[in-house]
Amino acid sequence: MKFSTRSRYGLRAILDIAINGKDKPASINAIAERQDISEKYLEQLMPKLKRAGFIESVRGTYGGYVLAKSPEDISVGEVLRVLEGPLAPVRCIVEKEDKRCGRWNKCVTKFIWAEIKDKIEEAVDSITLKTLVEIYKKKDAEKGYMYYI
Amino acid sequence: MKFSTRSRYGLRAILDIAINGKDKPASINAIAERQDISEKYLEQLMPKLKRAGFIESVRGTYGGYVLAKSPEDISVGEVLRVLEGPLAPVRCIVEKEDKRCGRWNKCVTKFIWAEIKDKIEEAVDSITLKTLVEIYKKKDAEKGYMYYI
DNA sequence: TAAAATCCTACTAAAAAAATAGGAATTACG
DNA sequence: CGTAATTCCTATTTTTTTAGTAGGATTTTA
Repeated sequence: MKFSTRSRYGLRAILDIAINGKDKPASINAIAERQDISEKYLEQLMPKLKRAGFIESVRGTYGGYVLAKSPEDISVGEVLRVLEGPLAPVRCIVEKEDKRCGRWNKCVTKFIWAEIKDKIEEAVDSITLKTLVEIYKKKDAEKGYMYYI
Repeated sequence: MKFSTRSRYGLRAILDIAINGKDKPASINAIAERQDISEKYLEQLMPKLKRAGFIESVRGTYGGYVLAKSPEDISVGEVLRVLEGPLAPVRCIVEKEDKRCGRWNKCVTKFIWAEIKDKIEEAVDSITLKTLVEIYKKKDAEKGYMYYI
């Protein structure tokens, strides 16, 4: 019941872009260095975020990534779903009828799984990148040192 | 971000014991058959539930497992924690200070992880085996067929 | 034309999860 | 007493998933 590094890295990467990619695009190289993530691994996450419409890429020298929407229009939930798949604690509650297991109709535990899913979504869908950037800036000012992500 | 089969099987097993282990102990063999779980795999989960004080074992012929507490005193959350470990979506938020990563002090994403953890716990700690058994019985009566778990 | 970047996709390594295996100890019952 | 049914213990293997690495093609700026 853990998020993979894929999700953790990906979320930090897009937050990094939200913060550092405003004037000029943020390159994989720069993000990887700031976030201490393997460059090549990060490189594989970016297309997911791009295809989902969160970021745009700029190729060539001085290229990199910028947000494709404003931070308040990107929720943490959306990002995590793209990186991790549906935020359900078990597969069956998000699968189509024909792929459910034979005990579905008679299953009691499914009610718990569904409730957990709802709660998780409550948490992640109510917070956007904007909120996180604001926390970042506030802490930054308070403490007088660069805040990472 | 999925529960392992360990957790799913284990929860179903203890529910099975709550329902079927009232008159006589429920044996691994019988639970495995009802729940369609590998007997040998299940065998490895039971000691965890036993050590945690949820069930008691009866050895020998006609042996098996019975609940060690009443169902209303066993929450789903407790059971899942025993089987799965802390219900945190990332490790760092439940680790001791000295095991945290170097960016802890400056981390923004930790606030989300903590919130997700709280929400998950809200869901699982508020429901006990008693509730699930009641759902089971209600459905059972309604529909006129044995309900599994 | 050279350097810095994204893009694409295949491969490998490591870790975790799931399942299997086999025998020791305990107990009820004929 | 002996046998069958059971828990108990722990090691091994298999499978799946995750994480990381590699290398070259394409694009763009200066």
